[in-house]
Amino acid sequence: MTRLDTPETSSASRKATISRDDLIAAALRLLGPHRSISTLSLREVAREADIAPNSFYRHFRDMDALAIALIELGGRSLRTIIREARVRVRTGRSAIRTSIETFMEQLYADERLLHILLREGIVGSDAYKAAVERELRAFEDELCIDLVRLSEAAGKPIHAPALVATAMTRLVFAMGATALDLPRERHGEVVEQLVTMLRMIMLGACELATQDDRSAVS
Amino acid sequence: MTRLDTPETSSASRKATISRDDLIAAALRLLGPHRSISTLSLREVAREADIAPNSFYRHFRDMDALAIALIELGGRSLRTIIREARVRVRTGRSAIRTSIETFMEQLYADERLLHILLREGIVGSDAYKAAVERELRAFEDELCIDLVRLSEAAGKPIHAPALVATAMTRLVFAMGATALDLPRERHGEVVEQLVTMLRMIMLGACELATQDDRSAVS
DNA sequence: TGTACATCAGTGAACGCGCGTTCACTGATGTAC
DNA sequence: TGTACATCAGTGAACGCGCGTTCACTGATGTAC
Repeated sequence: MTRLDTPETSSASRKATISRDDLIAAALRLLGPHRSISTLSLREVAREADIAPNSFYRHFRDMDALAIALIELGGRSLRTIIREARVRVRTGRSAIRTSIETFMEQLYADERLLHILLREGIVGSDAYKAAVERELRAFEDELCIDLVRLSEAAGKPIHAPALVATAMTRLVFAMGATALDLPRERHGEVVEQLVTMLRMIMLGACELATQDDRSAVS
Repeated sequence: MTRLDTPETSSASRKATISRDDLIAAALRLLGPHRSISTLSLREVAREADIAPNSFYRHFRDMDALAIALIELGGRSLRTIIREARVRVRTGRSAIRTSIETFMEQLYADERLLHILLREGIVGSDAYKAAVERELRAFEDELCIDLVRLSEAAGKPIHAPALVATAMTRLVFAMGATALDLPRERHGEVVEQLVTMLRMIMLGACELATQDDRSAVS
């Protein structure tokens, strides 16, 4: 991801060759909190990566190909969250709070990969949207599995766990998107708000499950 | 909003003069489900409105001015929802289901004004985002008032109603955004999902309130 | 080890395009007298 | 009613710019003999 970390074999007379990853890194540097991929120009990325515009084509067929690569990186970042959260939960802390904290950390991590999912899922082309939707669904599936496991462990059944997973994911993403525009010292507030929100959803889902039970028995 | 509905006084020898509203209508026609305002070009809007590019400046200082006007229209559309929902709820139907149905109707209404809020809140410039955030907060405030009124009427206290209003609003918007890409016959599913999600939040909020009570008493 | 050669990531120049913005203009409309 | 005039929404032409894409090229690297 960083440039110049390979010694370029030996002779430095010629310009160091550039890799796909260098182009991706350049694009990430340009994608601030407000810009969507579709507003990046090929020439701009090439300029940032310090190559001639036409050299871009040596690595990607066009900007769309770069965009898909970026979105997939975003998905990988998402999967990191749930893995991290699983590890941390095993230490005995609250699952909800831990997951949200991990999410916010990733959201503000240097690479800003989650921003990409946030934006392109709403504003991207059909292909981008589909790619983002794929990543989100994969995340929701994992989360759903954890929810079921958790509720079984606690002995409390849960109503429509897949729906709960979707609601939680989408809500966290939506709140995360607005949190991005807040100063850093207010992240704590957002975390607290999200924790409460997800607790409500969780409680409500359990409550609905007991109502299911009652009507099934009667 | 429609063109040519004013008879243009009398002589038709000269091209009919065009109004701010005509430009807004032209922009709305161009803003399909995928395009954000910032990808509209001034020349494109002018072309759609059938005027010379430079004539645009007679009506708006620049494209940003047009964008702000569009976002405000979106806000007006939002306020319509809550007003409509209030009227319908008075007829005795479920508040949650009614509100969501109204929202979805507005989402798919011809002018597509809600799309604009959905997109520009995430991908717009700082000014656009701030404008959207303003409209959303206004909506949440109204919703919060309704929630409190409702819970008092039912005799069930509710925990952190402002937070509940925010969670509901953001979740509905997020789910609405993805629903936009679904075929029309699947709207029903999304409505059902949203109804269940909001019921969970509502139930959870009541449950938290009783927990508050208990700890306050003890 | 030395030589000939294929490969391929890099390059500079050029193309046609749509863009935002400016300029000086035109001519219908409404108003003052 | 008729005339002179100010207003102002419209216009065509032109500008310089950054864009994506193409072309024929260069020259370092690795390979075959």
